[in-house]
Amino acid sequence: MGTTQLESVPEPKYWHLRTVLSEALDSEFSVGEILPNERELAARFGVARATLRQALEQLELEGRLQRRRGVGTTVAPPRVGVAVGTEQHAWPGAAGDAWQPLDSVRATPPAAVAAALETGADEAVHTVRRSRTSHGQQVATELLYVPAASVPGLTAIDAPSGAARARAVLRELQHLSLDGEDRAVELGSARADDAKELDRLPGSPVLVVTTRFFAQGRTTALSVATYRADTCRLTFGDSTGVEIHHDPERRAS
Amino acid sequence: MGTTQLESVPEPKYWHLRTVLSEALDSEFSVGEILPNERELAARFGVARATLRQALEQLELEGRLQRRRGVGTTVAPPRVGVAVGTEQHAWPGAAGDAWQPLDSVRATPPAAVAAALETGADEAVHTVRRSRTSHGQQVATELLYVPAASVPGLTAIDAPSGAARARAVLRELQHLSLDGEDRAVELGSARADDAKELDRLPGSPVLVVTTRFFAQGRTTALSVATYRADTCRLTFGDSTGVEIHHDPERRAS
DNA sequence: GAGTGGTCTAGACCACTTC
DNA sequence: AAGTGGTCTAGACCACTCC
Repeated sequence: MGTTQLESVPEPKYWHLRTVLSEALDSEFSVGEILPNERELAARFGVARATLRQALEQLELEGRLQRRRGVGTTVAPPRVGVAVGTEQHAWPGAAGDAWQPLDSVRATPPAAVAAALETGADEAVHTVRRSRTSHGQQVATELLYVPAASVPGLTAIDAPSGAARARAVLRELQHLSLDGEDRAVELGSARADDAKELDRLPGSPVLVVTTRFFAQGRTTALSVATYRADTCRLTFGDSTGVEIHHDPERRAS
Repeated sequence: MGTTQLESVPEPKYWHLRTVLSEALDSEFSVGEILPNERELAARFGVARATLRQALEQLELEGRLQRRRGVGTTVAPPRVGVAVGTEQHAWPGAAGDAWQPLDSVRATPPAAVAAALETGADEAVHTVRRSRTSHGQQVATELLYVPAASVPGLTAIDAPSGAARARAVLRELQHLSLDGEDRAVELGSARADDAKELDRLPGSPVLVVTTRFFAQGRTTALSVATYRADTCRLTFGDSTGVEIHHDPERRAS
């Protein structure tokens, strides 16, 4: 009666470890504090380092820990609420949005993007790179695809390259009247370049937000934004205040 | 020239493997097809099984593969678009929503939930469990927390337990006029019970959608929904049609 | 019982940061 | 140079599904 779980369903060691560590983080550590190194922790719990690492990986995925090669493992601060789509129906680059234009090129987009934009498979589109910072840390990168047909006023002479060109594309977009937009969120893994920019390893989990912008009866622009999944909580709607920590194995009973 | 990457920045084996396998999936396999088993694949690529598994884990995270113990590894269908918050401003349980009520109890919620609901730490609230199915597969579980004060019309005698009680709580909610709602999406890992219901292993990645419902000037209900991250793409807005496959290492150039 | 993916071990070496 | 996390190996055994 006293035991909630009989021997019959032994939970994996790494899962149990995760729970023990999670509780220790709650009670014995404070944000920013450095944990003992992996070899030490493994020895202390009497498990192989790989098993310990499996537990740490879980906790990192949940945003509880931050690990940096050459440095150590620290207790992560609570996730940052990042507003996505508060300003309903505004073009990217509208006054006061959270993004910083980096550069822009004309290039052939991936096939899936071309399909969504209903452009020809080999048709070049303006590709604007932007980045987003929150609380002094870079939290997201974005690729914004804009078919040439969407910004007819843009001439190559306006701004040959770099951030100026990116701003020029965004500026042209504002001239159109936005009919609506459409968002999807899914889990992905960071490409090598995104990972580098977000200060993560390639393959680390990211939240991919795909937004379609509609005007003139078609998809006028398409944004693919990549958010760090470990540090970000994406918020939709008016407030950014929800602070529900999703703690596995803890529930009302 | 033929080599894109010089020796100077050797990418990890598992990452390279992931890329190779990903391309093989595109060209040589079709949805539902079974891959060779892990020992065989590892031998074929000349790596340890653990390394191969790291690559497979990536691909599973990206929704490209599906692995089932005792069965094998199969090529996953494209992610399902799951609408989250199309019907702006509707109570959970409103006519035609996608959720199936399972049961309901009165219980003390986790501290974080109590804080969001602004109830006392030890105050019991109605806790409704619901599940969501899409394309014949269970894609999400939900815990809906409703303070007793939000449903004053509900009496214990109405429906003692089970799905009937869950429906009774939802029915009472509809009587209030909903002022607004508020959403957040973050990455989490499945609790043991959620994992079981979603047919996943504990700790597998999930998208946690937290929704606050406002009425009468306060948070009247709070929903914590847990979606399978491997199979779901959460959609916001009018259409569910976006089909952008986020393919790491592939980009316009 | 055979075959699959899941867990775990005890090592080795590498890449990176810091001093 | 020392210390950290990241990668990789070659095995073992377990839990599960299916026949």
